[in-house]
Amino acid sequence: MSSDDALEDALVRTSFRVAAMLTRIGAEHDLSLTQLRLLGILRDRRPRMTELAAFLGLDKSTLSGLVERAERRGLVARGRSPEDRRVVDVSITPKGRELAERIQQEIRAALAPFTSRLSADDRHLLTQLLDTVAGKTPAQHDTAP
Amino acid sequence: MSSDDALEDALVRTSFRVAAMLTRIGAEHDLSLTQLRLLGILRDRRPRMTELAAFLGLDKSTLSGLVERAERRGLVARGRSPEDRRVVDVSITPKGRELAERIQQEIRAALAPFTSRLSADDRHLLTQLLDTVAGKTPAQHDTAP
DNA sequence: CAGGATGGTTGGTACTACAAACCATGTCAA
DNA sequence: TTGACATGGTTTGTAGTACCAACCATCCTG
Repeated sequence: MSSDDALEDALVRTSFRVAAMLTRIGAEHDLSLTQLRLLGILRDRRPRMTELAAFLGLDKSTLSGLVERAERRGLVARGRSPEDRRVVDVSITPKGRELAERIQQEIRAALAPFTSRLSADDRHLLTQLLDTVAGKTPAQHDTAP
Repeated sequence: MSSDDALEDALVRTSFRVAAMLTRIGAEHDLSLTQLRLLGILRDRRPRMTELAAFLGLDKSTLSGLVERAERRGLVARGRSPEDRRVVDVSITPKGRELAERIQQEIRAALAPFTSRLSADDRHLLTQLLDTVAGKTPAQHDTAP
């Protein structure tokens, strides 16, 4: 009720829109949304399977298959830790990194037509607001009255 | 590159976040994200299978199964048009509508902790900005097309 | 060392999604 | 009017996603 829900609805609509875009771009490279995220995460991390599952919010058993398929395509590599021989850490290969970077560019390019509807100031503002909502910005040094 | 990409990245991050939330809430009612959307669409429409497929961006063959499972749970109903007997139109049942509305409330409630990090003014502003990006609002200060 | 905890994989099930093949119905043109 | 084509959905087959429960292997503690 009330216009308070408008923001929630706008967030949901936006999310579906962006997700559809990501799904399409992923599909053009034979990647599911999850595999897209997998590569994105591995771009600046080298986690073990369990950490990866936590990042993605998936069961560890799901990860086995996910990583297995990505590995088969030469996008990621599995390595066993010498310290703890139970641990499997996952890293991105050069080929995987290249693909991830290309896709990131495509995503930005695909979103640009939409974001460019805003002025530079508004783009900056929107970024800040989204970061605040996400809790990225601790508290937003806002113009609080 | 540069900080211009920050907005694209923020949109993507936000989308994943919201999608994760929707997936969780759906799972609590044994609904996939797609089924959630299905119910959402049917809340104010009564489309035929092909239209539904277009709305969801899915192949029509996917819809058969999707609707079939939802129908088996009593959430939607299929009806054949008397004019064109090839056409199958899909409608939401009272039970389905009730569930859809409950879930919508849950979604709003789940997002509230995040959106409430903003002031009322900022919430309003963010809504406007998102609507503009989505092309819902023609331009910041709308007028004739 | 025994027992338990931790890290991953395997096996089983259900769902999602697509493409191709397939009926049934509708439409149009000769 | 009828044959050819178009349209609307379903079926079938395959691959991937995702979960749970059961399972090995390795580590850690008492």
